[in-house]
Amino acid sequence: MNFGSFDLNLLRVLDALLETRSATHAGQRIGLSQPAVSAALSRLRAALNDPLLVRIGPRLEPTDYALSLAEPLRTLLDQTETILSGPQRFDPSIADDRFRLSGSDFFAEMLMPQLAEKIAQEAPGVRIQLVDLVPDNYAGALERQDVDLAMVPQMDGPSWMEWQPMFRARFSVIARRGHPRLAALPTPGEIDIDTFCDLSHVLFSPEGNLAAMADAALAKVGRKRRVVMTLPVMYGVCSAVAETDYVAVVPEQLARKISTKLNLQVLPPPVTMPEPMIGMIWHRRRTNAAAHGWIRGVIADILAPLDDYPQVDGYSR
DNA sequence: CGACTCCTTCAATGCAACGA
DNA sequence: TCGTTGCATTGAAGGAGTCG
Repeated sequence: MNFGSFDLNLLRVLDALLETRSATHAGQRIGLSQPAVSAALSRLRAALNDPLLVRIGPRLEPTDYALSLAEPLRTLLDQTETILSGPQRFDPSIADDRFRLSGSDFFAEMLMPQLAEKIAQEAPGVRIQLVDLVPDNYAGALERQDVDLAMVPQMDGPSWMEWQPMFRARFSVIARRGHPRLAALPTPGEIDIDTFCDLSHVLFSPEGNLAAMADAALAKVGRKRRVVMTLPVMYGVCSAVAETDYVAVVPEQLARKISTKLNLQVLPPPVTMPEPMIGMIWHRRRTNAAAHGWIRGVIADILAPLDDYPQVDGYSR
């Protein structure tokens, strides 16, 4: 392979082909016609001395060699895009960007009201969308550019994924005020593990799982609880608890914010719970984009105080 | 089996870069 | 300026696989 005469434009074609597995869709993606993509693939095959993509049924399937190129090629193109983007300026007062954020409805309560105020004051042309996604899809959604960033617990991800920690999530038990079982407890404002395990629980779970971190924490001390209902939204969990004798384990910051409105009591959990770090993830290709940096900064500023919530004292009955 | 989709290949043509 | 080269386009034909 003669690098000196190799057309680097072909790398864009190969990247698009590896992404779409289709000459037609690759062409649409990079602004070429399907025959042009096909011709480019022919030149790639000749230059690299490998079939690269072979037709199997209705699709083009990459060879092992082509697959081995996919990740470094994407990295190379991302870096090139960053270099060519250069230093940019972002003026929120005249910006008309749209930012798509992914996260649970925790952020609808804890972020969006303040974010809306900030946007209205400083960036009136900017639009924000909070979309919910199941956790398995975060990386895919970022890679496909379906969303600009996601707010999630710390997680492993592909090498292109950037991570910025924001706050530790602490957990509390919530129950309605006047809950008969809790009112009968000897120490007001505290729930013992026997009562905790004996009550019926509502669980936040977008995927419909019947177990979560609290169940793992209980299992460590040889106990288990009974989850009788799961809901895909945290506010729904809180509402269900407010109108029943169910209890739930939810992020303390959320519990405190809505406890007065929903007439809930907030109690420390009777078992040691993990405190996962919550942060932002995004695709590396956006790291140096001025607009993206701006929205990351705004979000981080709004959510930073969540790390300062009192840990043990101050629970309300 | 026919309709359909998608890829490959070819022909004709246009355009831009390059060198004489 | 003009011819050459390379790559793009459109349009068409044909092969291969899927689906009803």
